[in-house]
Amino acid sequence: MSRASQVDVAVTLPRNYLRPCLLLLLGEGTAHGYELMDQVAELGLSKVDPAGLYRCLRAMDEEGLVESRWEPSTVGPARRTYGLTDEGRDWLRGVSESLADLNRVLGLFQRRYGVLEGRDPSP
Amino acid sequence: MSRASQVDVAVTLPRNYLRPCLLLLLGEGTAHGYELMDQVAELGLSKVDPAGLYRCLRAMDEEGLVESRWEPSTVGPARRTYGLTDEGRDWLRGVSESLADLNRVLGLFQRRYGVLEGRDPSP
DNA sequence: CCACGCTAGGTGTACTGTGCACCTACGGTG
DNA sequence: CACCGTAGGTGCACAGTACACCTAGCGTGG
Repeated sequence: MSRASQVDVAVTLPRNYLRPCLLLLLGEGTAHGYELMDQVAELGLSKVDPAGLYRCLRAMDEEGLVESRWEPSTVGPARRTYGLTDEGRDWLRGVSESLADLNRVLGLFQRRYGVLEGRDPSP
Repeated sequence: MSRASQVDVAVTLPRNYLRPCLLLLLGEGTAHGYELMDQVAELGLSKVDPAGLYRCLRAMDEEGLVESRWEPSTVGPARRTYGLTDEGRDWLRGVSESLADLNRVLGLFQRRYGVLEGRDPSP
């Protein structure tokens, strides 16, 4: 890195985006943490660190959005299997709406930037 | 608030989203901070607090993404007028692409949630 | 037997962005 | 004069995140 003043400020995913992702995956079927780590990658969250994932699951467990039980494994250490609760399903529905809003806002940004760049969005 | 365990974790706008918004507005024309405060509301950022806005402008100024000059005012206190630099324009182009990625990711989430809820996304 | 690697689930901590409260200063108006 | 609106700013505390690190079970190769 030769230029120290290089701008490396990144615009990242929404805050707490991991939560809806996990809830969506758990809505599709129960799973344990280590498994979810791979699956969230398909939802845009490349490289989630395990720390955040497990902490998020724990928090949602305490809040009642998910429920968990230990399942002993014959091929390795025991695992915690998570499932979605009704409350979690409700929360997911709500957050899905606000994500849709965010999607619209970003679309607006794109269109407006397109106008600025001289590209006509509706030919 | 009767229920203390109420889940109030919100999924908000992307981190640093204020930056591209300000750069977009400055791309459309020079402005000063107080003016931008109203304009960002049109881009989905309802209630930005002045603190973050001015700090963001200052940071971008120091990074060379925007340039500023004091302009004395006859009707009130002096104001700092900001304009977009070439570097800022480059950064805006880059960040616009990553926001487009984010938009796609959110679209994917929506479709997948739609499938989960039993709604067919492509009739 | 021991070292190593993979699975699985964590803790501790520092960084960073954001939100809230608060402050200065200028000009106009009652 | 006191007060309001404009304009720009500081200080601080909180929350989410990123990074490093740890424990433990089981299987495999030397």
